[in-house]
Amino acid sequence: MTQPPMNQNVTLAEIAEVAGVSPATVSRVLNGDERVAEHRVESVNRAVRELGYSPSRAARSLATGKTGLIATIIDSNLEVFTDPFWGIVTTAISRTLQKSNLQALLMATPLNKADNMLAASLNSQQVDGAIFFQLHDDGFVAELFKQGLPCVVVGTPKSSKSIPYVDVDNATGARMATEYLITRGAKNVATITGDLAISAGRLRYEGYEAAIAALGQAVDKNLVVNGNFSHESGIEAMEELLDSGVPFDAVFVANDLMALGAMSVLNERDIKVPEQVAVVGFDDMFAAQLGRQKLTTVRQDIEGLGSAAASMIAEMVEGRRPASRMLQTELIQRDTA
Amino acid sequence: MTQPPMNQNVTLAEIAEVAGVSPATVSRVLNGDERVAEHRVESVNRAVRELGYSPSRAARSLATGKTGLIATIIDSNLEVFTDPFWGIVTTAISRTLQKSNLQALLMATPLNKADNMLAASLNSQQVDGAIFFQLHDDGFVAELFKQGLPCVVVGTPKSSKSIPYVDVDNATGARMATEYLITRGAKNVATITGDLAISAGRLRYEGYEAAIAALGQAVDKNLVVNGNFSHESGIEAMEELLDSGVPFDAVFVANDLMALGAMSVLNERDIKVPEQVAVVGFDDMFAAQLGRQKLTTVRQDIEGLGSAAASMIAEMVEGRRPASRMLQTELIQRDTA
DNA sequence: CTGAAAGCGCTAACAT
DNA sequence: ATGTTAGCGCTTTCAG
Repeated sequence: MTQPPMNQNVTLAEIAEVAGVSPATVSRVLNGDERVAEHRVESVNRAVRELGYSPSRAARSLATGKTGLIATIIDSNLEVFTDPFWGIVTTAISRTLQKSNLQALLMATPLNKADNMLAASLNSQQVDGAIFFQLHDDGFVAELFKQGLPCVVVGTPKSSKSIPYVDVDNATGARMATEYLITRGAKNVATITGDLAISAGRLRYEGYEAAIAALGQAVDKNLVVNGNFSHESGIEAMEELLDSGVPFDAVFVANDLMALGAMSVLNERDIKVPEQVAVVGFDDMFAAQLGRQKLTTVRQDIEGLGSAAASMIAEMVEGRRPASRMLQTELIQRDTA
Repeated sequence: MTQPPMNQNVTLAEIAEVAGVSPATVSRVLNGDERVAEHRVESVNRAVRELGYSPSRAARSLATGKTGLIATIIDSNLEVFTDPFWGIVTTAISRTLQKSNLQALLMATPLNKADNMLAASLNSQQVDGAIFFQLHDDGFVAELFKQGLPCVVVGTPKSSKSIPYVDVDNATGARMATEYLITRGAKNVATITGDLAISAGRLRYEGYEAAIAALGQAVDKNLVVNGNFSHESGIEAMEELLDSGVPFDAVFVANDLMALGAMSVLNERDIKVPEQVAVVGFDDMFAAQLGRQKLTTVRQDIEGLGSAAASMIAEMVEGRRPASRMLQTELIQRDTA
């Protein structure tokens, strides 16, 4: 069971010599060219194995013009860091990319249109494509995309929807959650929204709205209070809701973090969950499962987000133009509704 | 404020022509060679700007033998995914690497010695160095390191301490936590350990032990119960501790996840925290700040872990051999102790 | 089906 | 201080 030598400096030419064929033939075998005589294929493969050869990425890139590298860009202004989201997505990207013989190049950098450093790195000499995380401003991406660089954005782009993107279906998830609350018997479903300036926030609110509309009702504005996705804002929103005196027996909260905050005030005021107020969150973040009462919530397929982005970019590298994708969400029933 | 054209195909040769100098001179200017006449430096720079030139990584690699790429390898068997840890570290790595003109190549893959795929990618043709996350088995890394590949491990390696590594100072952190509990007045400090087969688990226990020893006492084995870092095991351990009947007025728990579990049983049994039992955790994970009672805990500098790893590998790429580093921890006083 | 030869864009001696 | 000249290791016409 000895490892192959993994020699640092075996070249294709040496393989050719050992196998008794020309470099061109070795190259053909390596790239799976069909029309090479069986016995030569074998002797080349044997030489490759014995010498522990692995092709030089640089030389190949120089010859083909392809790098095999996909930039995975995270705008480091984002506060994703408190969330395992980013780790899961990038890991999934890396794993999926491997299937297409591509590798993920990680770039954490503040992203703005004027950033020439990044623009230079993204020059097609350097990478075959780029995956962006949901951005404040997608003008920069739009520009690169227009210049012909394969791009995919994870999340829903603000403006330029022409760039292929993947996102979870926020609207449908929110609607399902709200409808679940209703079928469970809730008469007055309140909602704590996220930041409505962010697409996830807006779409989740729209889903709530759609569920109410399906009942033939209009949304009672007293039942909706705005948060900003932070734990703190969940606390404040619930206090506001409670203090306003509007009766409600359920609440759809736009993310788990706020839901957890809301729950803590419900607990403090001795309001029974879910008996008096049922609550469902969104995200299925890890902490949702931690408390004494586990949160009922809408799970998003975070890993799916990464692998979708990766396979889309792989398609683009091959010249195809994949459609944007929406990933389904799933309602996870636990203790709070 | 127009952007430079960012032409995909400007070559060094074209720059040379436009600037009226030889390719070698352009190369010198690009690489900051001192002995080039001032006016030529200027004209080269102007041409670079005007044509929107950026050098081809592939060609440069081929010529120099350096790739400018650092593999960042995560053993995907790890369950880091529930934790923002990984995202923070990799982000920090990427950012720090940039300062040395290196880039992070992300590789999420099950890691085992027999994995030739990975070995091939890690061949020095492909990357200039590699950063590994705490591993189950570091034999594989040891092998690569011996073959001359610059390697750094994040975490404390099991066996081969000769490989440079960065870790938080688990022992000192645990000791500080325990001593804090003691100075706060605790007479009987219990501990819930992590998985002792993992260095973090072992070292945190040793820190606890050291604090007790400093008191001139021996550890009372009835006060130590083993967990495995999971939330569930924290619950079980606390139940075991309580049911055993040993008196204790404080507990140092080896990570926040278990601490949260332990707290939930304390709450259930109406034991007042911190009055009857004070608790301190370790990690300062996000959820530590969420509950009704925020957890007192030992914070580790996760970002520091990443940037240390990155700067160490950068040093190694330049031929130096940096010493392993231990990062200090910080006690965060909150509600539970 | 296979080989020879010409680059891909850059750097690094070696001259000058 | 600057230009000339070979390559780096691979792919890819083009012949045969």
